[in-house]
Amino acid sequence: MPVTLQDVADRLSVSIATVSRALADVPGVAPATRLRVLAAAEEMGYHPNVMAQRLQKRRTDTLGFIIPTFGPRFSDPYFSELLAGIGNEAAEHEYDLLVSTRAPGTEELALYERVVKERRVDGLLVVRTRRQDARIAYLIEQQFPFVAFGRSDLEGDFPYLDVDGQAGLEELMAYLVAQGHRRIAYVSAPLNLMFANYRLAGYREALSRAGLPYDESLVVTGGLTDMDGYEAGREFLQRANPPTAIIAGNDLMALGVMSAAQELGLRVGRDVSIAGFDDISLAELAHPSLTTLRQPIYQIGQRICDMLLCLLNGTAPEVSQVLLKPELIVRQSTGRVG
Amino acid sequence: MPVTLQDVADRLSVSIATVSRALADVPGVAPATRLRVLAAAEEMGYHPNVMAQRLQKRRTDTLGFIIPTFGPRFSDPYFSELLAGIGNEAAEHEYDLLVSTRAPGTEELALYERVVKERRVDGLLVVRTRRQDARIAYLIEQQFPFVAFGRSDLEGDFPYLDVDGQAGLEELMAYLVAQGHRRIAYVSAPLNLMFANYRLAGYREALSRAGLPYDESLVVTGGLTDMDGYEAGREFLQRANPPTAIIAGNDLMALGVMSAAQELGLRVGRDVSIAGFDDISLAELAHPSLTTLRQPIYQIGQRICDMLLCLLNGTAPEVSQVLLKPELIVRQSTGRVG
DNA sequence: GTGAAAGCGCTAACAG
DNA sequence: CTGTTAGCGCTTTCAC
Repeated sequence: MPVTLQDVADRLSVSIATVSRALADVPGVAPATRLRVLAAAEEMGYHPNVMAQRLQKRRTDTLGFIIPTFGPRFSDPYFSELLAGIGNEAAEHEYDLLVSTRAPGTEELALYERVVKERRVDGLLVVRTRRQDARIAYLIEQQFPFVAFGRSDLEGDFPYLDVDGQAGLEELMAYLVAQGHRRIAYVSAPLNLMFANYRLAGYREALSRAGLPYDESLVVTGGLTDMDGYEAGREFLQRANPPTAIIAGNDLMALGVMSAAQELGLRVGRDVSIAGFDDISLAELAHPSLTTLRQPIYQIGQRICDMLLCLLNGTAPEVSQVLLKPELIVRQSTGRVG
Repeated sequence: MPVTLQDVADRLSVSIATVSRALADVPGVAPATRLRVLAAAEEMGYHPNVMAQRLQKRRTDTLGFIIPTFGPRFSDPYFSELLAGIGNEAAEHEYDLLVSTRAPGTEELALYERVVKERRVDGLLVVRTRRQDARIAYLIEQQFPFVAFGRSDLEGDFPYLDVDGQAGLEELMAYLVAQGHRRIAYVSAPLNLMFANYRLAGYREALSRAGLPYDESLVVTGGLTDMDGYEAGREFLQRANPPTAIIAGNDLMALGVMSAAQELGLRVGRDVSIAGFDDISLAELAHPSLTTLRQPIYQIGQRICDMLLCLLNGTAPEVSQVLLKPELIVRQSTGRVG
């Protein structure tokens, strides 16, 4: 049987309220009493019952993070880092983190509704935003506190942090064009994902800026995994007139493209240039190392968590819509057109 | 203001108890009444307050998963899959999942104590077990429900699921020896980790079984990351008399070793054989693809979660100590000694 | 079959 | 400064 406030109060022959006050460190308790309470609580091994606290405070002190599309064999190095950033920041502010992985095919909106309606968390973190994101629309409608990693096409305003994929792709393209590339292919992530649109827009914008035509056949919309990149890469590179450079919508796919290129006997960085987006840790150690656009993913996790915490505590909203610029990291997988 | 049981009861002019019963689907309510309650609850948008339920039931319906050593740039493809397995299984049984990432250097035992003492979760999942695992010792002492992924050197008995790393390494070694390898190096994970010991034991056992001497200089204890593997690989391969095969304690390190080998101009699979352990998704797509020992990590996540759930519900314990055999997956990174 | 009442353990008025 | 009293919203005896 756990020790309760009542137990401590009885032992000291004071009221339960006094014990509560002393422990909560609120004014209105004689210093001497406070000390006695603290000592007794310590000695008796008192620990608050958090569920009771939460019921009474009507707050859960818990943040929710729902990870989408997370089935068997879905292992994104990217998410663990994001999770670490979020988790560590939450812990620092004494918040619990409730993580839900949504099995593929499960009704995801229902999960959001449950979490919101049953008040399991005080606020939510939404990642991988979509064009018409039903989750975001729902949270806005419910006026439920949340912060998104990524923008959306919805009209309503909401707090988000995003990385400027369009600017990133423009910079990467400019670099490749400067290296002499003219036939640059692009392996896109699914276009219902918002970030995929911005990146593709950057690709197209850069083309027109360089006076190059937009060639539909050089753009393929894949999935998100290394396997998807592999397949797209194979297809591109076996053509009669293959592209001299291939950009993938994320590093995982870029690694897949690299794998395909190497399997076909091509020297990546010389025969064909390959670049990605994210800068996951394997990008640096791939062979050759991968040119990419870095998203400081751990810091992003920290940051969106922090934004949500501010929202919940009503602290200075400052800027509630942040746009970060990704950093171009040129490595060995790209070079002058051979 | 959320709708409460009281609100529904008032509307129907019945008692709050009746509403509670009807909603909980317990016997003792007239079918007609139940229907009326259900309809009213639905219409009024009633959702239970889970904190109140938890306080009263004295259960949290929450499982805890504390991820160790999780700082910036620590991205293990392995963990996201484990998390997915655990999370999906927990969700299936209506349990919430509380994830704590422990910032490096933070007192981890304190975290366990807090979670246990403040009853934030009903049970815990412990991963990456250590020789004298203080966490496990603590949980046993507190008689707190938990299941470990991995064994320990502690004397007490506790429920666990583990993959037989020793058997795995013996099989892998036998295969390499059969390919003609005699100088086989081993890059170990830190030896305070239990799994590292078993794997090393398998390596040594296989050597003696093959009549080969144990050469200390061929074993190096590294960390866990691809970078650690890279460094160890570089060191091994630049020697006057380098090993013809290198096994790494996990795939991430094996990929690092491969990177080092390729940087030195070696053809992996021909000039030098390299193998890992885990079979993360990148193992298959590495170039060349990586020979490894597969741990069905998603299923392991599901399974340990399930074991914990059984423990909590007092359901048939069946076997509470499970040992799985890893599967040897031979790919292109290993071959006959060149 | 239904209702009244007693908590679960805690916080926060409100008195004294 | 301290104690008394009301809940937070729910489940569960125990009567009727």
